[in-house]
Amino acid sequence: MGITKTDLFTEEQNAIAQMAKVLGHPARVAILQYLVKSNTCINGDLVQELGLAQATVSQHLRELKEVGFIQGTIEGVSVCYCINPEKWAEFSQLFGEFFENYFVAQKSNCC
Amino acid sequence: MGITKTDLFTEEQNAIAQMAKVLGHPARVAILQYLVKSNTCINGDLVQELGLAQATVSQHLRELKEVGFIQGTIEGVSVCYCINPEKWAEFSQLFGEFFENYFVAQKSNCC
DNA sequence: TTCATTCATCGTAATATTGCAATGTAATAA
DNA sequence: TTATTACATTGCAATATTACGATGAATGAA
Repeated sequence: MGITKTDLFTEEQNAIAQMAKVLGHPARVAILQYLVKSNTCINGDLVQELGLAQATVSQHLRELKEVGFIQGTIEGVSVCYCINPEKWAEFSQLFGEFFENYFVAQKSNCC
Repeated sequence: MGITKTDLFTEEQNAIAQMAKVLGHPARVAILQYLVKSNTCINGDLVQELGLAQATVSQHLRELKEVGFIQGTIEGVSVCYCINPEKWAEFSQLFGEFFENYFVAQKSNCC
């Protein structure tokens, strides 16, 4: 079928999956790392940096924006992108807790 | 096209993306959370727990196993799955650093 | 106004993912 | 041996993703 059965899972599980899915492409990871380093950038910078077509970069930026990782503001003829601090903190915590739960609960090791 | 151009990105970026991609489905998140809670489980447990067909669960388990999140050992007629502690720690750190880099580098806020 | 720049969106081709029924395989039970 | 149980694998249909050329919209410059 190709369609994910989100109704079978908790909101948290779907939220984690949605975020992870967006991180699940190296171009989007690269965009975020570039933004962390440079604070802001415009689409054109990333086209140079990544070596992907402008339309492709624009599409990745949209996905990052849709889940909230980044925000963009129109600045004259270009669009200035940067990381959304609140969302970044929220995602960081969500992932952090997800991984941490294992270390907290860790019991006898495996089968 | 439909094929990711991994050669454009660093090994770290591809590694993060690969891990994130596997976490990018709520069923796989649910499986990991279930394993964190119960320490071990077999395929049949998850079919009950998730409400997906046996073949589908098996496929998700394979993906989790391929990147190293979990390991499975044959135990008589069934297969016992559990979290791979080393990989879990590795992934936890990789994600942790990815998010932490922002808090360390944080400058003037955005555009 | 006209042109150039910057970016988003549309349309499309290639490929990947999701989900399941059907079937295959291996181990144990009868 | 035959049957059963527990999974994996195969094959397929539906859908999603990736990438890009072409085009559209908005801004600023000439």
